[in-house]
Formats: sequence, C-alpha cells, structure tokens
Amino acid sequence: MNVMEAHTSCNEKVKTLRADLESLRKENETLRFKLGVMNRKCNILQAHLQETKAQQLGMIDLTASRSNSEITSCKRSVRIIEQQVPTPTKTSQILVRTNSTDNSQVVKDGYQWRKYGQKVTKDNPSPRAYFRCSMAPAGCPVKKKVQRCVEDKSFLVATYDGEHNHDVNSHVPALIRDSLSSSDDEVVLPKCSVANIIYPEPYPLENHSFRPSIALDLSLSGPNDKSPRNDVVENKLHNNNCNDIEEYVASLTKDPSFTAALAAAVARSMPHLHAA
DNA sequence: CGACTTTGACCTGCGC
DNA sequence: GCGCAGGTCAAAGTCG
Repeated sequence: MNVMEAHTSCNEKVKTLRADLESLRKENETLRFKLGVMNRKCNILQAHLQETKAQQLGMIDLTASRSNSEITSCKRSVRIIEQQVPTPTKTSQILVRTNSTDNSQVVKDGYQWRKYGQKVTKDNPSPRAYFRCSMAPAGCPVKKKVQRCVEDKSFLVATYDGEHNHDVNSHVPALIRDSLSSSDDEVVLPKCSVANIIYPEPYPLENHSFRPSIALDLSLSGPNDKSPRNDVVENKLHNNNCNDIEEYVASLTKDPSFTAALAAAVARSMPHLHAA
C-alpha cells in the first residue's frame, strides 16, 4: 500500500514537473522572441546614435580661431566618422505605432498619399502598400512603402523614397492637420537617412520611466524643413532618447524578475551548461 | 461624378 | 535563358 502511495505521489510530481517544464518552455520561447526583437532594435539604435554623433561632429566650426593642429584633428575625426557612417541617401524609414486592432496602413505624416499598389512580400506575411505623394500639382517624386512590422504587428514600417519638391503646410487640408494633432499614431519623421526610427515597446511600461516613442505635431514641419524650431525639437529628441535609453537599460538590469528570467532563458538555451 | 482604393496582370532586375 | 520577387500599371469597384 505504501508502495502504491509512493507511486501515485511520484506520478503527481512528474505531472507537476512536466507542467512546469511546459510553462517554462513557453516562457523561454517568449523571451527568445523578445530578445531577438531587442537585439535588432539595439543594432538600429546604435546606428542612429553613430549618425547623430557624426552630425554633431560635422557641425564643429572649423573656421573658428583654433590652432592648425586642432583643426586637422577635428577634420580627421570627422573623416573617420564619415567612413563609419553610411552616406546619407534619399531613402528613410520610420516606425509608427498604431492601434493593433487597426488594419489600415495609413501613416499620418502630414503629406497626402495615393495608394497605387499592394504586394505580399516573402519576408513578411503582411502586405506591403505602395503610395505616391499626391500633394504637389506638378507631381511629387516621393514614394512611400508601408508594411506592418513582422515582429510587432501593432507597428507600421514606412519607407520613404525621394524628396518632396513642395512644402507640407501649403497643401495639407485643415481636416488632415486637425486629425494629425489628435492622432493616436506616434511618428518620428526621418531626418536624413535610413534608420531614423521610433521603436515599438512590446513590454509593459508601467514600471519604466523610459518611453522611447515621442508624439510630434507633424503639421508644423515636414521632413525637409530645417527651421530652427525643428532643430530644437530634434536635438531635444536625440538627447532625451540617449538619456532615456540608458535609463531604460539601467532599470531593466536592476529588475530582478527580468534578469532572472533572462538568465533562465539563456541557461535553458545552452543544454551543455544544463548537463554540467 | 470625381477621387480614391483594390487587385490581378505586367514589367524589371537579379541570382542561378 | 529561366524563375522568382519586388515594384508598377490600369481597369474595375467603392465611396462621399
């Protein structure tokens, strides 16, 4: 009888352990996915940071009263950075937070777009929509591709191609301007090249002061607008982002539940360590 | 009725 | 040259 009881108890333990194992496996999958997303975001952020630094260095006034050696040193630094950072192109990308239940691919960026095609691409199950700028009467060469983010479907990836040959303000109807300022979407417009991106935040934010997405009133300036106001906003944005990212990373590393879960996931992904 | 969207067909570039 | 994938066209449909 004792043997029977022991056997039953053993079976129950096995069941519990299996259930635990299954839930841990699921957790592992989730964490791996999140880790992958974070990794990708980190890479893009680093590229963005490098670009910002290059721009700041490029703004150094080389004609100011400095010694020749200082000037040469500055020029050399700028050249080194220029080699590291890809040459700015007329292509840029932004990420737009949308309502996850909203299936539309409309990115409210202040310009008027006409959809001329849609295609399902190989690397993303969500269809890619093709838009042309329809604001300039003579025809604007700018094109835009919009596709849902493959990792987080609540975000739209908008790729801009070309430069607007007109101003955003002169053609935006009042209705669109109004809808922009009240929009739920959060957008950061491209500054000059690829990887000017606002990041989706797939994790709960309640406990973190860092919230990387910043809503801008886009009706006041276009992506090519180099007004002082725009520069102030951009500088503020970059400084805030850099500080906030550090804050965010610090808060994540201080979070015992996050580090424990991460450690567990890493340990589980290395069977040889498990066995040892 | 005009502007806009949808969607299948077609074009083009690229790798093999 | 062929096949594939991304990009564009244009006719039909939809909406205000």
